[in-house]
Amino acid sequence: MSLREDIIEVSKDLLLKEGFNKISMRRIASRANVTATSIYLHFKNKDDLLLALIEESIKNLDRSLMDAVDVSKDPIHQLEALAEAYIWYALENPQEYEIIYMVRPEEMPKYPKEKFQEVRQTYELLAGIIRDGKERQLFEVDDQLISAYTLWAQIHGVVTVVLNKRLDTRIPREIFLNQAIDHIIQGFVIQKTPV
Amino acid sequence: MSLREDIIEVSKDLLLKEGFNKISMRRIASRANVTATSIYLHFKNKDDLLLALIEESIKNLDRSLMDAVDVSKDPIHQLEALAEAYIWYALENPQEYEIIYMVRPEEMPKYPKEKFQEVRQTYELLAGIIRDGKERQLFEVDDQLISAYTLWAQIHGVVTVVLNKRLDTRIPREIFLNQAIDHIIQGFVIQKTPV
DNA sequence: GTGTTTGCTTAACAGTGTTAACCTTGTTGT
DNA sequence: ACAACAAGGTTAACACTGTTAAGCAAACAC
Repeated sequence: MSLREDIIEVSKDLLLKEGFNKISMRRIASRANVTATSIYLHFKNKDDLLLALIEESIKNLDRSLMDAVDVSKDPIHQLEALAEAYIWYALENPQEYEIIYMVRPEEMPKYPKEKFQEVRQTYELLAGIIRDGKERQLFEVDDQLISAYTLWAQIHGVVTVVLNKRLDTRIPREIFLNQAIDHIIQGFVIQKTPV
Repeated sequence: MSLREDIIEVSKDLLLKEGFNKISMRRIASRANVTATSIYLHFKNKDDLLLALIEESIKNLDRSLMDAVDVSKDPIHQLEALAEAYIWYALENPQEYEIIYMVRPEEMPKYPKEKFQEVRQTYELLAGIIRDGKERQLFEVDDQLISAYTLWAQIHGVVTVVLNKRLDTRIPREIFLNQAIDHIIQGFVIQKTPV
């Protein structure tokens, strides 16, 4: 195994077991049995290393989402399954999820766009489901790509609130999540029977 | 002015003008014409200082929201006004907004609950609007407090995506935000005329 | 006037990301 | 075969970081 892969592996392990603020160049290096400066032979700087970790996390998340979709079902249930899979992944792998959003915005524009190609694939999948639902007159949406981003942003918000422990202690987590998913999907659905 | 207030003022200024990662104890101290250790006479540690900043930001955000609500209007427009005010505040004061969510989750439980009382006030306002809309048969919601949190979480998600520059470059910011607000509120509204 | 508290200081510790300079190896060009 | 070079690592150092311990001077208490 190359040192580069070794470093990534060690970093992931460190992130998982010790948390984000324990990831230092020297700590990573020592676990990989090299010195900190060696990392700079394989990564431009710490952000660059973190971006590699982010890439891995995004890949895993994407895999989870892809697996969750059952194309034989109707778009509404597909959306529900996606939303649940997303939330499930985030809550089961908090560190891996959080690191995706940990890199400060100022650093983001430097991140090469090609790397996001895979992410876009998932968006296209999501946009596809939405377009399908639109054609079947189940969803009322304008632009399906924008809707895909809107949907994801809302789910991300819900996840963040739970992960960051900002939820009111009076509200049980599961009830909140279920109701949130309901609301989010409801925002797209054409209601057939007005109450 | 007391040194404590001075420190907070300097920190806010530093955060605003130089950004989050430039806030160091020594830098703050030097701008307040004291040494770094003096800060520890007024704050337990750096997190404690940041929490004071968060408090201030939350207060400002709350004020903006309170001012945005026109109780004479119907609940739907009140929600729209709130959502717009929230997003507006976040985009106009990115650093002040981001710092609210910057403190790592592990540190959150230590934060005294009384401090969140003011925040809860805003939630109660939001919950009140939702209850009002429910009574007028405009909204279809279960528990209004949960709905309030759901609503806020969704908006927060939308804001985060924009602030963190995670939005697809093909999508114009304003269109995204407007459509997101529409969707979010639509999730609560009972649609009278099925298309 | 001695004792104590208040508000600050200096010095130091242990850690951070990052760079420059160096030292082995193995590979390549002639 | 020998010089030149590149790969992949090292040590030492710089300029920071948050935080603690010890000390010092002025103000106040009795």
